[in-house]
Amino acid sequence: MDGTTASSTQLLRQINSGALLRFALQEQVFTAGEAMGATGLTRATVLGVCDGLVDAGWLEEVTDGGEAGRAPKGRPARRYQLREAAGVVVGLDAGEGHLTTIVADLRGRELAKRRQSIDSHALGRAGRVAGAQELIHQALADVGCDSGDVLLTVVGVPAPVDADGRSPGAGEFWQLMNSGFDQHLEGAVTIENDANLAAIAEHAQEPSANVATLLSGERFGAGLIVDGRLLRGRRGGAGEMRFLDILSDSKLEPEEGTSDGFGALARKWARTLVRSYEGDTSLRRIPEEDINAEDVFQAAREGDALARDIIARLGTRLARIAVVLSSLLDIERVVIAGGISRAIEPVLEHARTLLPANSGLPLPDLVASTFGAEAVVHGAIESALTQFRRDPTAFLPRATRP
Amino acid sequence: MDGTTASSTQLLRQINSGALLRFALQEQVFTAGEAMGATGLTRATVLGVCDGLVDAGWLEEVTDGGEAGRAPKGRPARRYQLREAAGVVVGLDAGEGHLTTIVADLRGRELAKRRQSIDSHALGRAGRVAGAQELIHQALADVGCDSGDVLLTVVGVPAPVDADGRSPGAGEFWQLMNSGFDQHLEGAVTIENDANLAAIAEHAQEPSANVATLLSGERFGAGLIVDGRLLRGRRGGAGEMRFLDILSDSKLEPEEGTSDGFGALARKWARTLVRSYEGDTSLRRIPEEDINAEDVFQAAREGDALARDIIARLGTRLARIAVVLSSLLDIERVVIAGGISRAIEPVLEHARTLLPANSGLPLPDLVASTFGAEAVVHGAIESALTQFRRDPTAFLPRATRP
DNA sequence: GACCTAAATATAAGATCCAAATAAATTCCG
DNA sequence: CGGAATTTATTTGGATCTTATATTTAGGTC
Repeated sequence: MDGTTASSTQLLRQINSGALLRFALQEQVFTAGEAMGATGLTRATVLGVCDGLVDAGWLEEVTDGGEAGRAPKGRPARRYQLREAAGVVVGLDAGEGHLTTIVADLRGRELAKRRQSIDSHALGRAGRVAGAQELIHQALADVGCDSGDVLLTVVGVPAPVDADGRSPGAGEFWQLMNSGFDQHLEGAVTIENDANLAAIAEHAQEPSANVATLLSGERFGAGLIVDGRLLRGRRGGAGEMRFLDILSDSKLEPEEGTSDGFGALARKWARTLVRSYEGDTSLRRIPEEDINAEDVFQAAREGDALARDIIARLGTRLARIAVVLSSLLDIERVVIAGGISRAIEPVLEHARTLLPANSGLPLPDLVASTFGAEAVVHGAIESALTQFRRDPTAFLPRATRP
Repeated sequence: MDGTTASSTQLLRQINSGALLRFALQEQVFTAGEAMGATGLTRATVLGVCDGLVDAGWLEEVTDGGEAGRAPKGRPARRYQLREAAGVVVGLDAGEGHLTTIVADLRGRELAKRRQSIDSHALGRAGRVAGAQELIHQALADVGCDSGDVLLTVVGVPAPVDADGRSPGAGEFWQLMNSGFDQHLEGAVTIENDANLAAIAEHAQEPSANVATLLSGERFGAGLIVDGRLLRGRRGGAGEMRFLDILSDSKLEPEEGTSDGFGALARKWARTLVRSYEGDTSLRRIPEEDINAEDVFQAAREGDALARDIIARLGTRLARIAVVLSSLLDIERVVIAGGISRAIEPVLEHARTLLPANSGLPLPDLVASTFGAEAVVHGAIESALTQFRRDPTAFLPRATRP
């Protein structure tokens, strides 16, 4: 009656239900015969399990005559499909300056997307949460859903996040970013570091057991996947890149700005160097305080020497990161993600020339993400789907009959 | 009849058997009532499963009257215990210059230990394997066992090892060290990197979800445990420390000797510096070619300035490693293992003074292993036990009746 | 020896799965 | 149109395993 404590005799049924549901997530519409092949169960058992899943609201039987491509002989098979109304998952990229949300069905198909700029420092924690609620509500409304349809929400924040979804107490910025979404969003809520979500997105798009994803626009964070698993660390600090400047300067004290991303670095370096640079540079035509990263990349494309020098510096920095990751963690692939990934290719090219070619140690591939600015939110969806697939029966579908 | 393909109906029994067996591994002798509490099953079920495990040879019923501390009322409970003769596990540290093996029972109690020096380069791969076979046979004979009693053997080698037990093809040294033990030892055989095994040993002794273990005598390797899991990397290369010299010299080409451990470094530096050093040093009393690491540590204890300087250099190196590991992987604890761990304390002390105290980032503890030179072989045993506990029913016990 | 207690057994019932037999639905073909 | 042929659904019986309940058993205590 209480359903929470699965007695040992029901365990088997639960295992089989989960397996069948996972199979259903991969198929559009399937027959008992196909499920038999996938699960190794008998036809009678499969049909029994399907019955249960239909009752529970996970599956629905397909009755319309669309039998395209069916075997022309014999009794027609009963066909099932995942019930669309069973629920949706929500991904949210809760960045410092914007919110992006995607609503997806349980197969991962994007149903709605909304994006909005915010001023986190003006809004505060509560304001960020309220903004997220509002944006998600809008996106749900776009597809005719409401909060009750959300099985699972995954939120990415630009702060280290431990396994319980909390950020280390030290930094006020981190507490602001990790705004307590889990208290105010519907369904099960998971908070995760944004770079980690970007890594999950890249990993899903091109599986590789050992890949690092550098989320590198304004701030710098890495999502590390080793042996196919995301690294977290006790306080969620895995993937911090502070060590770079610490080590290279041969001292152990961290210095200012070590968590700057490529975008921020390009801007800062340009503003500084444009003054001391002796040659001619098109960057001087821009007021110093208005120079931004895109200007630098643009100038480099046009052959500007100073801009190219900055690109080369970024490339050197990336090469050193790649060497450390490949050496210490046997990383095979380094992905640059975030909005800057669309322009990053020149940096990658320079970095590739710096990697030691014949040192015996395998070199990581350096590639740009194809997600652009949406890597985090896509990773959030992917993470939600992974959680759901791991144990579908832990969630309850939106009921068939009210 | 074939037993290999567990039909779905038998799955439940297998799950329960595994759970009960895991429980039995923790208890000396237990009653059905105790097992009921641990597994959540009914008495009848527990007794049924125990019956099966006795038949299979995993358990035996205890009949002697030793009822110390039993409840004085009611019908005496039947008592069971793990059958000692069910089998043993073997750990082997197959180092470059020595072999160490431990035979342990399924609870992890050490039954026999043997150690032997070898000349790997003279013996070759086949010779190493033969030596290991011989040594293990001796250790088994010490406790009245033979090869057939071995359920599982774990071998640690000083080379990167991938998930399939193979080392990258490049290095001839690695191929020599990873000598093909899995082909010639009894029972299931797992090959693992030695530093990884040392990490497993440290992790078992003092559980901490994020700990790095530096196996640092002659060669330098790290076993990394993050989020409670050992990192491997595709080619088993996780934990390589080459990046250190690469980064600090602000160039990307690796240089000679970067894989030297603290012992080797102390020796090399001492032999080099004793010539150029201007002050007085007791190390000059030793012929230059005979200076070894112990001499340096000894001289430092006696206050020798040059030796202390070398200790300080080692400490600096360690501090830099610690900062990188703590920053990049959120490592909480760094353990120095291997024979050198007994003398390493002064290096740790110096390293601790170098760690930035107020940088906001949590500092890792620096500690010396208490296993001395036996960390690897203890880790091998621990790894074997972990594998066994994960799925005991995957192994077959030594039969009750022949 | 009567009585108490906790555990072991015995018994019945429920859940689950499988294998085989049976029934149904559809196409093919004469 | 009606009967194979075919494929699937359903039913049935049996086996395994777990649970729940009742009964027996083995010790102790008074």
